[in-house]
Amino acid sequence: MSTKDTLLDHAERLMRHHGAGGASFCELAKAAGIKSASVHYHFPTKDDLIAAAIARYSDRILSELGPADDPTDTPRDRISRLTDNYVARLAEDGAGCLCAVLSAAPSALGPLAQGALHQHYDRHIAWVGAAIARLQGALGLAAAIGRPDILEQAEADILSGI
Amino acid sequence: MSTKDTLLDHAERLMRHHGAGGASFCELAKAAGIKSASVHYHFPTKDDLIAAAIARYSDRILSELGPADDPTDTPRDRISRLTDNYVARLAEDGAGCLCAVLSAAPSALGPLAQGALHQHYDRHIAWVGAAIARLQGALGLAAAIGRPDILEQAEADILSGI
DNA sequence: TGTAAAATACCTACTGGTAGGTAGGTGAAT
DNA sequence: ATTCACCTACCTACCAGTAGGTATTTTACA
Repeated sequence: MSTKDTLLDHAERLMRHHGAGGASFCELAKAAGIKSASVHYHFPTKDDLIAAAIARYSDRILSELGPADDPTDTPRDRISRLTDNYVARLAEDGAGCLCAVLSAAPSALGPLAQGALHQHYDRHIAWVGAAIARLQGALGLAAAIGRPDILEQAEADILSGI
Repeated sequence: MSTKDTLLDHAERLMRHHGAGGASFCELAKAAGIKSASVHYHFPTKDDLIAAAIARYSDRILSELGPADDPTDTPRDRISRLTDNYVARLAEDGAGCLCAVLSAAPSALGPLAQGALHQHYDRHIAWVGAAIARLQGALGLAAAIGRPDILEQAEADILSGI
């Protein structure tokens, strides 16, 4: 795996747990085994770094969710995949969705990161429509208070309404 | 109004817009017209400050929502009050709920702030039960992408299910 | 009631740490 | 010869927090 991807991996994990400020160039460098100045070779500014992390995350999530217009699955299937995705992440390391964390205080981000975030939500909303609003929130709450069961309850609520 | 309350007002506003890191002692002092060292007189550490902001916010919200067991209102009334509260704040200055912002990355907070946050959610959940999960999330999303209409749609969805 | 102690609410000046970012250099691969 | 991927060394800015001082107000007591 390339150094760039390693850096993004660590940035994503750190940011999901500690917010945008958690992924400092220094911390990132330590985690990747290089010097902090070298991180700037791959990502000139912090805005570049965060925007790249968001873009990669967004692409991966959308890819994991599969095509939104596959006629062989139902809306129910799609929302199940979305929820399973969140639940798995939350159960794995106790932190929520990268974009949910970063969007808590969008104005703390640079223009590139804000753009990447906006683009992600545009794509995501197109994917599952209004249901995302509820799931996204359930995730935030469940992560905050350490209760994944709330998230699963939200899924059940939503599925029962479809 | 006391200096302490002024400081909390500014801390709350700054944190709602820029996250926990947005309310620096320096920025707070400037806003309140005192020196940064004097802020430490009112709040010894940052953890104290954030915890106090959360506690005051939580008390105010709960107070604005009124008693949860008032027999003269319906669950529908209560949830309307909750949503109106959020919508008003979002429409006013484009930022969401303080606790929603801070709970995006709870591990970035100190022990006092985490405790205050947990306590707030315990109280809040007791108030409206599972519905909070959906509303809380709708707020975060709506704030992130600047679409208050999503929040109002979520309210309509929830009300139609009661 | 006068006075002394003490608490209140600030101040100046400072520290150590960490942050993002830059300048310029090095060795290896293309 | 140039590009790549890193390095050392450094800079400025900002951050939370501390030490110790000062003027004002409040309280306690003789």
